[in-house]
Amino acid sequence: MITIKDIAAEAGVSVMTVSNVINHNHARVSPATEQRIRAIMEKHNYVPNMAARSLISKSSHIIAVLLPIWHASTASMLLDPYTGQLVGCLEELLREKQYYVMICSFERVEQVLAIQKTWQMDGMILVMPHEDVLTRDLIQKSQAPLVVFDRHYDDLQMLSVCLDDRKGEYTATKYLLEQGHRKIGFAAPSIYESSVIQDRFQGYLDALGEYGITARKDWLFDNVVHQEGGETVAAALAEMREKPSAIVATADLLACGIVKGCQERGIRVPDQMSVIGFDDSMPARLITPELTTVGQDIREKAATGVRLLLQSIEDDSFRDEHIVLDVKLVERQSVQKS
Amino acid sequence: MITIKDIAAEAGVSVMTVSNVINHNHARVSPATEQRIRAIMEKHNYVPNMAARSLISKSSHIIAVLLPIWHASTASMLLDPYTGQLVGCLEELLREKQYYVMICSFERVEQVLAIQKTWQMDGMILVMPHEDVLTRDLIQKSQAPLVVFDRHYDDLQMLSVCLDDRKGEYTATKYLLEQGHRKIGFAAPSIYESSVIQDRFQGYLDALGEYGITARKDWLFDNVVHQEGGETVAAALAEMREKPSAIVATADLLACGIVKGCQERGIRVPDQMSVIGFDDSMPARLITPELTTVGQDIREKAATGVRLLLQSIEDDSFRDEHIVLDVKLVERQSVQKS
DNA sequence: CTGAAAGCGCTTACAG
DNA sequence: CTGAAAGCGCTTACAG
Repeated sequence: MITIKDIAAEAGVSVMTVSNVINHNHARVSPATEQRIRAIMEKHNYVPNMAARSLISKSSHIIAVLLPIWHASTASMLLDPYTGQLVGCLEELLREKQYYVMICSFERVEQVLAIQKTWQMDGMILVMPHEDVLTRDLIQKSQAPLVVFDRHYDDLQMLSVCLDDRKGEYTATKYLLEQGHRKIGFAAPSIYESSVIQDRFQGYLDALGEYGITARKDWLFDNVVHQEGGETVAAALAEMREKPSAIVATADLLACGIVKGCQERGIRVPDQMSVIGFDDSMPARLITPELTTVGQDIREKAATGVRLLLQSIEDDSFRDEHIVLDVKLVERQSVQKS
Repeated sequence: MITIKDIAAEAGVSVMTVSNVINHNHARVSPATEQRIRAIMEKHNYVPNMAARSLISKSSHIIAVLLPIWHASTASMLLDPYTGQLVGCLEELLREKQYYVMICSFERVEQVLAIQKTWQMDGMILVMPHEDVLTRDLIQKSQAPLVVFDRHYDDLQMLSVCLDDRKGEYTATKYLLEQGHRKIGFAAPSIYESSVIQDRFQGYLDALGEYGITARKDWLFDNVVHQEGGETVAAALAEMREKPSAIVATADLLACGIVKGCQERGIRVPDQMSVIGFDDSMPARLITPELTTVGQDIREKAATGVRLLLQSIEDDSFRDEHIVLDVKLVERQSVQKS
């Protein structure tokens, strides 16, 4: 392997001068020598050894994208189209800024701390955070700048990028109300454990409240995830004597499961059952009828997260910022006037 | 930061002894001292500095997952559910083996060579390879073990994990023939550029040949990708005076686009048009009717790739192996007896 | 079983 | 504008 020493020898300068060229210390080397050295580096396809650089600088230019492992073995990316897209955007944006991205699935906080330390990572990004205790613990113990997506704790100093979940679900529910629906159910994974879901639930209640409607317990579907969860909801709906005319679901895949499950049981969507999703991810456009859903701009979300992270890496005092991104209703065909 | 030196000092041994504990050189250190040193390391949450280690060992334990950037700016992961799932599995399997995974989207071969060298990566995995010239170039120039998914060149020494594409599409087409279909079309992105697609096309022709049928040019849909491509196909079908009764599509998303496009134009699936996909990815189960498709086992595929890569890292002479994984038809509801 | 020393490829003060 | 030297945290022969 060719080193800075070889380049220096060939150029007839000291290694320090080569180092200054690599690090763009233009003030410390004459344009002529810089030219000469660059030419030699290109000729040999020289690239600096990152291990050596980070050993000294105590910074590796590596950013970790942290993926919590939910329950069983499957990495979260497997299940959620949203995650894949977000991670893809993050990688693109970070690479542009000369950072390297490692993806790290993990189960325990200690694993994250160890990996951050062992690589002297410059920063970390937590995607799809789960379980409160674990996430709070990670935020408090992290030794490097950390950006958290889709979760915020007011009592903690942290960097977060969230959606206006309450407004989003308020808008969705209000839209149903405006279409004449009065019997509106709600489907979500763990209503009472995740703050994101709680916010969305609150938005749902807000809208109902405006119309003087109280949520009905038997139209609240808790602990339902993914397409299978949606099909469970549909099965339950099919059994009900008095059904809601519409369901607000907190994720597209969940909503799609409800749509499919209803169709299989002879409940027509949207004629007999309207459904609204959340995210505007690929499944929303795949299903028939196409899903009316609350849309988020994933690219903007990724860019915001990267901006916070880089600013925090540059400025030690920048450790507390909470960005809330707007969402907007995407009208398609899964809602009917009632 | 706490170093090997601090641990050695506290344990009253040399740094070398600590190093031997870290590297599990049990022969070189007495059980008693090992115990004592481990306890001290745990007390301080000591983790070795990977930069220092890889500087000496010339190996970082980093594996690159290479994602070619297709055409425009969007990372491929964004578009394809298959990619996200494969990458998720790879990360899981590699982490179990104590490797770190960096994801690297790239446009030019030089970028890959530079990043491999700069990090002294132990190996690389190429997912979703595109354009022949670029992929061949990368295979020939790579300085580290490289596993390629879904592409093989007989004249090159390379490690690859592919599917039995020809048999897969043969099986799909034969299934249609057995259901009584005789007018069978074929839809794919670039039939004549990708070897994978060529193999699938050949399998399609094989099955037709068995029944003495010649493929009809106007039922071959080339250059169609993703859901939009499928909708284009459906639009073309709607215009045809003599339509095929079934379409073999080389990807689920493409097949789903055809199904949706047909439905929107009043062509009923499967009554009037049968459709078969490829991959058995999430979209296959999302659409109504659920897609009959050629299924692959992504987890097995990932595990095979990881096995080849690790073996190649261990053994310098292991640089040429071509694994072909079996595929099987997954019967659902998008095909009708004709 | 344990240690002292050299060195991996680079950067950082410190001099000139 | 340029250089000689020390050192980042670790491992690897080489001795004992």
